[in-house]
Amino acid sequence: MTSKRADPRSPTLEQVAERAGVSRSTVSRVINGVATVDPELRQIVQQAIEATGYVPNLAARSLVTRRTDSVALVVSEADDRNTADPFLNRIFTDPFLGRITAGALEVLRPEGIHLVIMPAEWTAQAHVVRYLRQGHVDGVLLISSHNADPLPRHLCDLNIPAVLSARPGQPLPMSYVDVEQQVGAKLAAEHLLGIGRHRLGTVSGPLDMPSAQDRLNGFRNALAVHGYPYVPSAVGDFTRGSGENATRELLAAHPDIDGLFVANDLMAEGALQALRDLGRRVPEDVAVVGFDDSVAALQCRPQLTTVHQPLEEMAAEMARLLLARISQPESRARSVIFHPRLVRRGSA
Amino acid sequence: MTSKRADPRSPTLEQVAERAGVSRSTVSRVINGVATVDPELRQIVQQAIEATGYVPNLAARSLVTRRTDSVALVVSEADDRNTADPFLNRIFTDPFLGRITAGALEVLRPEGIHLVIMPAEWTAQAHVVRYLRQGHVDGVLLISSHNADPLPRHLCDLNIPAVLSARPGQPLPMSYVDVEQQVGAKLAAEHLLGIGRHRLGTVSGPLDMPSAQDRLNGFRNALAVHGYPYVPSAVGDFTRGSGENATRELLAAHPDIDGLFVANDLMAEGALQALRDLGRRVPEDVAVVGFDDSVAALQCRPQLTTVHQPLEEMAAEMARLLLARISQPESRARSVIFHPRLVRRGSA
DNA sequence: CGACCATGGGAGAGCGCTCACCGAAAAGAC
DNA sequence: GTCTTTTCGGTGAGCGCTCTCCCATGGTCG
Repeated sequence: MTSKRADPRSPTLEQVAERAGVSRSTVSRVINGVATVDPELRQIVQQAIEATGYVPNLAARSLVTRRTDSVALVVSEADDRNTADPFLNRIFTDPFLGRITAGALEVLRPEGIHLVIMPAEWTAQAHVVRYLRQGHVDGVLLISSHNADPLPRHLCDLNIPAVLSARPGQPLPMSYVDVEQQVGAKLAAEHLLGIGRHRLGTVSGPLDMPSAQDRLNGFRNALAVHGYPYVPSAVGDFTRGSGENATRELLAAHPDIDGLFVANDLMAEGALQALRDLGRRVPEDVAVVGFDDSVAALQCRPQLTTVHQPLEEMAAEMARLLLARISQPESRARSVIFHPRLVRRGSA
Repeated sequence: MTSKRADPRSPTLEQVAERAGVSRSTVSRVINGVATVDPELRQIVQQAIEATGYVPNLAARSLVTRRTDSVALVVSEADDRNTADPFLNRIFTDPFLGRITAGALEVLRPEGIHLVIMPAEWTAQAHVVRYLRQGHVDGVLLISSHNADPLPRHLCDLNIPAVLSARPGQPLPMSYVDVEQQVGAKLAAEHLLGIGRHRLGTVSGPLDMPSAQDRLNGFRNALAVHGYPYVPSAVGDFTRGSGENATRELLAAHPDIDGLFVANDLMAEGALQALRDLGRRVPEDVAVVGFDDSVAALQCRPQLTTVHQPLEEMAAEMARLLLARISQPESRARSVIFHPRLVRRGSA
């Protein structure tokens, strides 16, 4: 080896201690805010810390504390779709993720916990799981919506603290939050009936997602209660383009539809597009109700009447549940269910 | 303390070694793929690893190697805008991020390097910087576009390996990639002239971003060359809504505009919206050219003619530059500039 | 047949931190 | 004034890994 490697290593606890003329422990105490340190000494140590620009070495610390003070937001999704709208585009384009992140940060940041976001298309799950197992993070907020997603169970088996963003496909001893999907769909149904629409249809999400299932069933059940046994429907995949296609399909088969419940705002935006192309006026000819109350709802013309779900609050609750789980690994899994509400705008 | 804390700690190297009947070192060699291990022994060790479900402890390893095998994608943005479209919504809704992530993962995953995404609105920069300094990651891919963003310089001072997604506002000894923004704008200008438009206007991005500046200047310069000394313009902030407003504003002041260059696709989508509301047909009355060639370009009606920038490749190159920087911290900063090209679709 | 060199495996010293424990000094009780 | 209690700082043993030595073994060559 030619050179001894300059290696301007960042200062260590030891060096700060030496400079301040105290022991490692005292510096450690100051850094970790232990109260039993003489104010004067604490002052001196603080100065030494600032002078050296000391930052605790995470690896050394977490080797003993077994904590990293960071959690991952893992977005798990199937990636076997058409390549036209690749996985990463889909998740990063959906307003969903931003709201979840915002809500989670709201509770994590004040606790000094860092949040890192990791996309986890199914083909890359092993990679992500390795990351999680290595102990980079203390726990995970898991966005996973497909029944067949193996990740929730996997994390459970691995005993990695995790909280789900929705009821899991199969029962699992894992905390989750959710919104009353069926109630939301019922709100939409009754609103459409309430404004005098009687030939209703719906565009649902992928039927391998519990949330999509619930919204579809909720809509159907509500209508059944009001005497409408049959509800035409088409299936999308929660993307804008799929909403457009599904709407076209639905109106081709049922041209007389005058009210449409679309299972999320992104698809509803596509639906509006399709209806415009077909020459139908919204809401005059066809009233449209979306789901989510995302920013997309405001960007449409007309703006979307939609079912609001409090995603930020839900994410904040996820974060709280996760922190609880991390500090008490043996505590029971819990679920917290939120209430949707209808937001009236121009489209219905 | 009531219980002794069950603590089902994950197995350690030591335990695997014991089970395999070898020493720590040998197991370590197997795990790190050192060649000088007897195939038979290696086999035995592998089995022990699988049997115990052993996963190396990151903290312990990186304490000695000073590597974490993960890098951060930090998205730095001003957060002092209108709260109507909050920071996190903005970045996660822009198709930009998904493409960057995809491109970066393309080169990082094969290297076994993990990518974590961190939003860093300016008010939370200290928090993110702490994360980076603690050594959670080996380096950072930094998305930062405002001149006034202090983060690039900060990381530079801190000696944290980083690569920028665009030319920095002030010169900095830091690698970056970029696209020839001016050339892209020129492509747009010449295309509009080429299809017979002569009363051109432009909607620019925020003028405190080099990229927005470059696109505006590139457009103006190109037109100047062709004898058009004055180009009306309005300023947006790269969001869809701002594009809509800016377009309205621009057309109010210059109702005779027949060709429009909008500095990104998202704003162009808003422009289309505005033009539709104003009763102008696209492209008959007003031709519109965007910039980016994002998925948004395909979702518009008509689909957008736009300037393509190879974001995926650019991100991949960023990742390569970063890896180079990490393995050779003393190497010189480099810049790699990509070429834009025009993609013709329906809008112009 | 002894000296030599590969080759493969083990021992041991840390990496930088925390935390339980200990000891010295200051404060209070009698 | 002595003895106990309290307060507060220091000591040292690891956390689980990697990596540099160094030693044992066996093959090769003079």
